[in-house]
Amino acid sequence: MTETVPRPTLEAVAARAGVSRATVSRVVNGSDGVREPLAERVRRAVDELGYVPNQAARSLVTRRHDAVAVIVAEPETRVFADPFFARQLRGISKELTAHDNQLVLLLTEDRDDHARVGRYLAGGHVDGALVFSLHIDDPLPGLIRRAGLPAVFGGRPDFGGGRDGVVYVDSDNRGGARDAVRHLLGLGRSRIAHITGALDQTSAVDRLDGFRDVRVDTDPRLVVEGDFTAASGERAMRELLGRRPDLDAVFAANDLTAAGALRVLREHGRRVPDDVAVVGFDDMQPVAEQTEPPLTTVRQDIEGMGRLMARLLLRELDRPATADEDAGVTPSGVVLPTTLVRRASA
Amino acid sequence: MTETVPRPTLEAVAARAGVSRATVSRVVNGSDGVREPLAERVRRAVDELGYVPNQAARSLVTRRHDAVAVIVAEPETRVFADPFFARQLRGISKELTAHDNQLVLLLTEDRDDHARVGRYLAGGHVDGALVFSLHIDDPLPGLIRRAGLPAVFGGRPDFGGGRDGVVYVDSDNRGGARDAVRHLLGLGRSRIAHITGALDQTSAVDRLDGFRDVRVDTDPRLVVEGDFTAASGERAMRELLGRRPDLDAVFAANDLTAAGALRVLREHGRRVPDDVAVVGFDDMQPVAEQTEPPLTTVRQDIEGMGRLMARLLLRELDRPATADEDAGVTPSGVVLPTTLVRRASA
DNA sequence: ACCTGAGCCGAGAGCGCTCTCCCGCCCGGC
DNA sequence: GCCGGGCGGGAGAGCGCTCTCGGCTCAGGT
Repeated sequence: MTETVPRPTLEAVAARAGVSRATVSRVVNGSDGVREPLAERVRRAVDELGYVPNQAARSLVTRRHDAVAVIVAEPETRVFADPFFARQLRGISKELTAHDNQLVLLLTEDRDDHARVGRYLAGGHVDGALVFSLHIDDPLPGLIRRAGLPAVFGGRPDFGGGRDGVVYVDSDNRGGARDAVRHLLGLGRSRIAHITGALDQTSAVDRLDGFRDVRVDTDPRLVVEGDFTAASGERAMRELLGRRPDLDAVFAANDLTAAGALRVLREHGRRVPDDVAVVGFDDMQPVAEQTEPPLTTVRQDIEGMGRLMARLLLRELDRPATADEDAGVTPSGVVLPTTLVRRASA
Repeated sequence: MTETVPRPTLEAVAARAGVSRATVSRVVNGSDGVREPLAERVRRAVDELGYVPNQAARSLVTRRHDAVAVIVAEPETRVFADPFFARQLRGISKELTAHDNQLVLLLTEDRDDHARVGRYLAGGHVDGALVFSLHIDDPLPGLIRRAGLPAVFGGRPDFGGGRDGVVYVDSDNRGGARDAVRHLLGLGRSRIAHITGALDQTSAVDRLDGFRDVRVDTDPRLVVEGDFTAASGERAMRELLGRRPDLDAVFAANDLTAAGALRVLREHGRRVPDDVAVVGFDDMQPVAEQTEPPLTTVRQDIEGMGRLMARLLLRELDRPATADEDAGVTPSGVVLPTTLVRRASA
């Protein structure tokens, strides 16, 4: 049924074109130094035989794989509940395939998986790694470093991003948060609450910091910790209404949380945005537009982040191995801008 | 900086253990026929040197890669708007890693990508393929067949699933749809409308068929074509309200469509479920629970589908190549059951 | 004691490619 | 007409592994 026909080898192409293997190799790899008529003959032979180089054989000698690992370390279902991940993947995929690199996906759930991932990375199957959703004290960066692989992180790692040549791409969470809160201020709101995300992730911390930047002397009762889920949004909103029934605005750490808050506000008969204005974060498609009312939120360029991560990694890979003194040419942290998207909720 | 230390080879381990390469290979690959004391010595040497086999070298001779491609052919953003995809991936990933296989992700957007994918598959980097979101007349199955790779499809292909040894895994879309409509009937509704999905996908066709199974003589005006998006749900709902203002129930082809319909119903002052009952399909997490009111819907085991696809493929790969006469042992189509999830909307 | 056979283990050939030599040819200069 | 330089192309040595094959050892049967 699926009987594999023996694929033609370099040897076969060489024989057909009446040249040596070396010459075919030169032509296939686009190196110069083969005179046109000969090259043409080789190209014809390649076509006729349908020759495709054997990547394993090539890797064996070049020590390149033209493949990078994408590691998503997410025990919770959160990442999977939002399309974030898929969007970023798409960005990465585009960039990688544009440069003829493959994407090897490594999903990890628990600590056991780390050993496996470590072994895989050390096994030299990929040239580099793209890493997401690091949590505090994650062993992953250590594993990667030990495997001697270049890596780019999605989101600022909690350990010195920027130091040690740790390269990362992040959204301007802090700036975006500031914009959101300033927008609420501009609407004349003064009793602005914040529901945070899971504070073991830098994105949540940064958003909180942004909030505080603008509301330096805020009543601590106006800040409640959440964990990026809708359920936490509901819980936090109830808490807030109990503490400060007079609040007139809420900045939620993400759209899901905002959706939860919205529901509780409706339950309590608060009109949005008239009584309470609500701003989310992420501009997560199926949620932000479907809420009642549609959510004003901070958009980040997810796909762009993915692309950029891939691009930075590829650049690193293309750098001649000798170029140690260049370290530092690669920017260690890149922060992408965010934009406020105005809808009905604020 | 990321200076790769030369990794130890089989040779090195052999030298350290004072045996031949062959013996080390036997131990590493768990083949029997090495006496215990020797095997132990080899294992120690492996540990001490931190030896990890070079996959490229191994593939070169075994012609196995222990890697499968996951191909997602989705030009539209739809797939990315829902977490479907991520869930399925997770299922696949779990199953693959449990069997030490890697997951190579191939995302395709347009026809150009097909050539690339074809080349990749033909390049013999992977042992098999898992394919999603086929549309009508998709060239992908042909490419895969030509590459001589075993494949499992996610969702029933429009060409003879079941014939030609085409293996697929699907949800029981038709049965699920029947359950949904029967549930509405059980609620005493009699003027039940259906908003279809994109009818170039078998899932949408099957759901429509399920609807018709139960509502054989339905007024054709009660069926409106949609495309699985929320926008199409809104449009279709308006259309339906115009055609049959007396309708008392809606079965939408998926949750997003249902969410759109819900919004329009609210706009028109119809109470859900009192005036109009609504049922969706998918039980897509962030949407189904967040709608107002929360959506009654048909749940499918997405992650299970992924796992099963992977399992079927792996089984196919493990089959000795000779076993042609076995063809047929592998079930050609597996249909997973769905369950109705009752929430507030119906 | 000899033969047989059943393991164990090592030697060595290759998997398909790249890349470094090195050879030979062609051309220009004197 | 001869020599030297330069460049196009071929020969061949690996890359690190697997796997066949054959030799060697040792037990058991005669």
